[in-house]
Amino acid sequence: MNVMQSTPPPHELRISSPDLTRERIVVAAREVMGRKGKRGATTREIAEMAGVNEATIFRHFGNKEGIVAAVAQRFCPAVELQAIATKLSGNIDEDLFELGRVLMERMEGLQDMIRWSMVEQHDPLDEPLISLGDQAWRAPEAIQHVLMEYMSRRIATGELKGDAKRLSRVFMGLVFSHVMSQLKFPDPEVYANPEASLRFYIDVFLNGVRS
Amino acid sequence: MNVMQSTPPPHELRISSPDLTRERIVVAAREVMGRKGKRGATTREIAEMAGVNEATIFRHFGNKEGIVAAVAQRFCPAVELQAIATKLSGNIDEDLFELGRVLMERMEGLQDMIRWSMVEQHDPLDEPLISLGDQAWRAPEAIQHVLMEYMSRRIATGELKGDAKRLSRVFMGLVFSHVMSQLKFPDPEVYANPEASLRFYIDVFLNGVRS
DNA sequence: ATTCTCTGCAAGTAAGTACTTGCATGCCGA
DNA sequence: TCGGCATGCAAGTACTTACTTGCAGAGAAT
Repeated sequence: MNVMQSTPPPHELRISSPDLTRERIVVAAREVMGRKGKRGATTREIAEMAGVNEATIFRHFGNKEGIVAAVAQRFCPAVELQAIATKLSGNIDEDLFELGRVLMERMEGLQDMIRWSMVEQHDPLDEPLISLGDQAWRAPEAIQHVLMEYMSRRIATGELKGDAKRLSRVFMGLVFSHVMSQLKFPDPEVYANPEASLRFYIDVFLNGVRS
Repeated sequence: MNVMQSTPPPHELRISSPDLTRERIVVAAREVMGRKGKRGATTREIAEMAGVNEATIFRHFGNKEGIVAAVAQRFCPAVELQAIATKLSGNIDEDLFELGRVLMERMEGLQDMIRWSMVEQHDPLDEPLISLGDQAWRAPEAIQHVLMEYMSRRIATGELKGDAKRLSRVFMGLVFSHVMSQLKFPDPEVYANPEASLRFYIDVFLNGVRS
């Protein structure tokens, strides 16, 4: 990591640097592993996509597991829970829309990693310290926690009924199935306007479909 | 396929027969591919699990794709739509429970194949005639179609409101996320009594959570 | 100018995996 | 009793893939 060196780089717009190479590799790895999965992604394809020699990958990360760990750390940022909380207006429909929008955005961005997390299985021998699947769920889980607390408050005020945990699970399930169905059932009527779909889910969630 | 021979087998309880070994292979392949996926499943592991020599697999199915096709055909039976239709009582809550129960059962049984269908990608070259992922969704899609027609009728009578297609999608999404969350979030409170959970989903779906 | 670091390149190793083949054996039907 | 069929077994082929290594060149820092 030359980043920590005391001497600054000569010009900021260096054509190439170890850190830049490393970054290109991680980005390429994320792309390839999103499509082929941790196992299906080959170091060769990652190298090609990064425009880098295969040996360079191993010089940077040691082995394949090293790339996986780097990808997991690089692409699973924590959510700024503060930013969400400040946007809440008090109107349930609008608050759920805001929370749902953030949740949906995150899930869309982490779509591929979440998909792979549902089939991922690490053999009991070399348990990875950082599981891609676990990392992918960090942000959605954090948001669900906020959701649960929100539901809990609204139940206390008598605006909602039921169990906060189950309610937040159902709400997250609606967003989850929306995002996950996109590949297999790409209905344009649903996915052309995701915010409208979200409003629809919220309407069903709050009011039901009985007339 | 000795099944079609004119002469009947001498005793029904044969210790071994070509058809039986074939069956054992397909069953083992389904098991292994459910865990490791189409690519991750090795012919060696399938052979071991089937208690059969690896060469026998290729004598039966030619190549790996042959096993995949056999698994896809063997484990994706069509739904008896008649059986469902006759059970409908007219009470929406009960009908949705019946439909939801069948949907949930099927999805549980096809869980692993559905999971893999969400990351499955066939390279454009050797497109398989029978895709495991497509086959896995046959039954759920059929049930969703029944659901949609049911919703459509109830909308016509004024009991439900909204668009039948979207409604059935949301309902299927509830069951879908329930089944898919089981591995990553095995909350015993939710999964110890799946029928109770289903009733909860139906309550939210029909009446909403606003008090 | 020299040294040090990063990288490309080419070759190679070891392991896994799909698939083949030839032979021996055992079981069933005729 | 005999002949065919299904299978086990062992060996082997061809390909992929993670990972290594030695060398050479290009910059950058000193």
